Amino acid sequence: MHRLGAMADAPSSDIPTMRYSAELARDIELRWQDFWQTNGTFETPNPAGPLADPDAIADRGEKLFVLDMFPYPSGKGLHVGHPLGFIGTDSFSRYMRMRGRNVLYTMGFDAFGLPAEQFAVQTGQHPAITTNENIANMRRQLRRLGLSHDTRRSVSTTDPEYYRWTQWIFRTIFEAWYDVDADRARPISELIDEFAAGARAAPDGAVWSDLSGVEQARIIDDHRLAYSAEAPVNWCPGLGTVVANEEVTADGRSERGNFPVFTRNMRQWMMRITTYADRLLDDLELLDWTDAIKTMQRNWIGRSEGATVHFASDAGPISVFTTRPDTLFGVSFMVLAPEHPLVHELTADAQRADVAAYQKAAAAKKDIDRTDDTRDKTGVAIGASAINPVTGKPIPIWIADYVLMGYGTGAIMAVPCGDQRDFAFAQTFGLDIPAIQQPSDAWFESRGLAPTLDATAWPEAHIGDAPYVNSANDSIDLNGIDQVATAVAAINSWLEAHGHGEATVNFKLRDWLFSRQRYWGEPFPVVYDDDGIAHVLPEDMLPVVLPETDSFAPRTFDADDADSNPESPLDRLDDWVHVELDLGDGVKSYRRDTNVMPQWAGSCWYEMRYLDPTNDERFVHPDVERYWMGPRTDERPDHPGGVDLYVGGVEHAVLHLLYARFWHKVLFDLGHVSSREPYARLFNQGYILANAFKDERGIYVDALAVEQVGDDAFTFEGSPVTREWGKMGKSLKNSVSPDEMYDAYGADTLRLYEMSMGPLDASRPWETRDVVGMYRFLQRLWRNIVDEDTGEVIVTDTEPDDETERMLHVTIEAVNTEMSHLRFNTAIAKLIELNNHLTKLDSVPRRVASSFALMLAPVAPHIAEELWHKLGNDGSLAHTAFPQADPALLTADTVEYPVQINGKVRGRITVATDAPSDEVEAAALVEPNVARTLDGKAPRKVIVVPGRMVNIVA
RNA sequence: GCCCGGAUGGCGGAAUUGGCAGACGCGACGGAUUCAAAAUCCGUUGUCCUAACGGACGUGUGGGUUCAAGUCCCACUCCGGGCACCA
Repeated sequence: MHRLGAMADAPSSDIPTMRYSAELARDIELRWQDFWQTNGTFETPNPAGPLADPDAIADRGEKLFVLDMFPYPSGKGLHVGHPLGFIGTDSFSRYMRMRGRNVLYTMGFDAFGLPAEQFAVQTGQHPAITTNENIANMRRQLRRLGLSHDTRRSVSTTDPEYYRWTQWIFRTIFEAWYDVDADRARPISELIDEFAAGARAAPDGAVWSDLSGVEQARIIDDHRLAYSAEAPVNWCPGLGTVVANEEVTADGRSERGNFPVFTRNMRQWMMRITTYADRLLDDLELLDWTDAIKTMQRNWIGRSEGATVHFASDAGPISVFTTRPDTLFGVSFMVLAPEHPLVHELTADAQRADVAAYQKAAAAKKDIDRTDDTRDKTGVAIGASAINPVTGKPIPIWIADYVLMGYGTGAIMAVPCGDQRDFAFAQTFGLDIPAIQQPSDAWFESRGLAPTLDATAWPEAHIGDAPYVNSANDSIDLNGIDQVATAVAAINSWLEAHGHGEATVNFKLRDWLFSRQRYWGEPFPVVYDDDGIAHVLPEDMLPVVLPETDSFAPRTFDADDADSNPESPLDRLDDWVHVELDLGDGVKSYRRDTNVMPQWAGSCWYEMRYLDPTNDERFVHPDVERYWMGPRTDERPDHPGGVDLYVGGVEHAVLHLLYARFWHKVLFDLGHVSSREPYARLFNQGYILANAFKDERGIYVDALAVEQVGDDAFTFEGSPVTREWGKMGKSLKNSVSPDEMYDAYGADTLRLYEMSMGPLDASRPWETRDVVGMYRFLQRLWRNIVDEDTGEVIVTDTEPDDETERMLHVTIEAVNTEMSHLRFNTAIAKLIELNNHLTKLDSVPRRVASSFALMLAPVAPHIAEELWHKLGNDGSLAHTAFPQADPALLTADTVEYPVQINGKVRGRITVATDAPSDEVEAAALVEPNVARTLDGKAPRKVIVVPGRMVNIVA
């Protein structure tokens, strides 16, 4: 028995009991996490509302709102790639708190969406149960990381007390219209008043008071910022729901599930985001975002300036949008999209069969085929013509699938000499290619061609500035002009003066399709009366709670069945759909809207609910919003307001970030928020990548079980596998869970490793074997301050020597600079350098150890708290002032200069820091190796850069 | 095709306004400790030449500006991301 006991103890008996091991780290970390929670260390006071604490606000410094893109609470659990951004924001929040800022930092959950619903469909368990279990699990995993969240402020988009306000915002948007003259949204009641008072003319010359209630309602509905309309939408039979443009991939499939998407006309809810196109574009200038994201948003909004031109035809005027109205004299045919509404009326009887066949073929084509610009041009003449307004001559009308119904007017004027697509089309079908610009001789020369105005001989269209020819009629003459911009201005005034068109701005951005035929989303707070008029429910009837059911699945169809129709799960709940309500004019029966909102709805405004999460009177108290998000005009006069730092992945460049800006601007226009933009500064963190391995069949194998057998050779269970890079995840079988890291090293080591791998905005490969480096750093630090056998501190109360003192202050200075700029990798390197220096000392002075603990706290908070405590301090260091360097201690008495000859270092000299340049020069010239290399020759020139280096030109 | 990024040792990455290229970490090599191993600690580590002192070369490629270039300019190659028949 004694022997067995001794043997059991043997393996650990050599290791000192108070060494910084994974077990000790775990003990320290769990203890401090409890301490923070018990003491409300990270609870942040508000200036007003339920969380108001004006005294605490007065005690703290300037506010700082730090925000992560909130996660979807997946049931699969976290891998080490997920929390990269969270560790960054936490370290920054902790640092800024120690710099005296009043930091708001918390995390909620974006919990509506497909995975929970699909899980519910498979198991019959209500998605709310699954979601809440997943949230609880994720909270536990994130807590173990030691994130300094104000947990009182956490929200979930699926909580009725949260989506009550999502519905309230929908209601607010529904009850608003865009006043183009004022260039802002206004309450719809003001529009009704203007119609009623005659201040605004009703459409089609109608007299407002003569219209019936239904007629009035329809006119009003046409102005609402949220409206339901019959419109071309993206129908995805495989998912059983419609999806937004932004959720369709370039090859015409659904982002979720990768099913084919078909364009169909259906009645759906839309948001009039297009009214904000110019402001969404212009206000990008005010944002501290990367150019990459701004460019993506600009491309998505797709503003282009040009003109609308009307061409007369037998079916009335056909309008086209063009960015090059200056080329109107070169128009030799017109092309309509196959779906253009005038095609049917214009088509000559002889062409009907061909046109119908082409239309059918185009409709059946997937978008990927239709938008492949390398494909040969196809099209059919419809046997009709239109009149070119500048020449008065008839031009043939064709249909072709390179013209898209969804952009501009769905019709183009074709200028083959000035547009490559039109040029290719004209060549394919032998159409005229009149030249209207004289390209330069150089243009012809580079194409191996003698200058000619016979454009059929050109190898391609000419695009850009060149003198105009053949471009005059009785009332306009462009000939001789050589700038496109000049010609555009001239022709635009002519078009307007003669009623043939007008200058126009066109956008690629479409209105936002806002309804989905699913279960697990926010119900619309909308009912329909017997006339089919939509009524939004009053505030006091919110929330409209998602009804209970045990049938969560929308009806899905064969993925290629374009003719199927959506059937929402809520449609089936008759008891819920049919309601008796009093909306102010007595109890009547209504039918509920059975759509739900898209997943983006809840994330359009969540940052504001963090501000005032328990307010049951408003979505956020105005004073609270102004305090945390109001414009910081002291920083710069055009500051738009919003979150001070928003960290997340680049994948939300156009979806979430565009929708949230739109909602925020509507709320701003209507006076509900003081900020024009939700996110003043956006930082895109990189991804953690990992090796993934495929076997000979192309199947991914467990990356952890792969062995390296050569420089670039790997095997799995003895068979060769090939390596590739990918995002860490289940599908590539290369996940590493944070739990494994906690068990092996502890949370502080994991945090340090993730922050030290590289800059926060760069993607970097995960290497489990590298993690040990940060573990060793913490062990060395621990050993420098704590006796590994007794656990007692071993610091001395003597003052540090000069070198240590200077190094401490240099480190303090550098760490402050690096951490303020989110450069934790270099901040950590500086701390390691200081620690390596301390390791060489006989003992560490207490003052240095204390400063070290404070500097380490943002990135490795648990061990820092423990050391701080052991060094004799009470409570948490979370609000203790971060060390500040004494400028007088940053420089030494002497400084070492490298001495270069012709740019190559030949020696080093050490001189007094304040030595004048001529003294430095003199010292440099007598340095033995320098003198030897010069070999007695006089230098031609000597450059002394004070404090840096000496270069001798020999 | 267009628009953004990027390229530095065996690996991840450092390097204010042009001013010592390779901080810091991993790995590798050598040593200490150990019966041995793991863990831990100490040292070396861009490549090449040299016994050594020292020297040559070196930041994707080719030019240029400069006393001095990873950094600035011109031309190009490759890699990553976004957009794309948008009139």
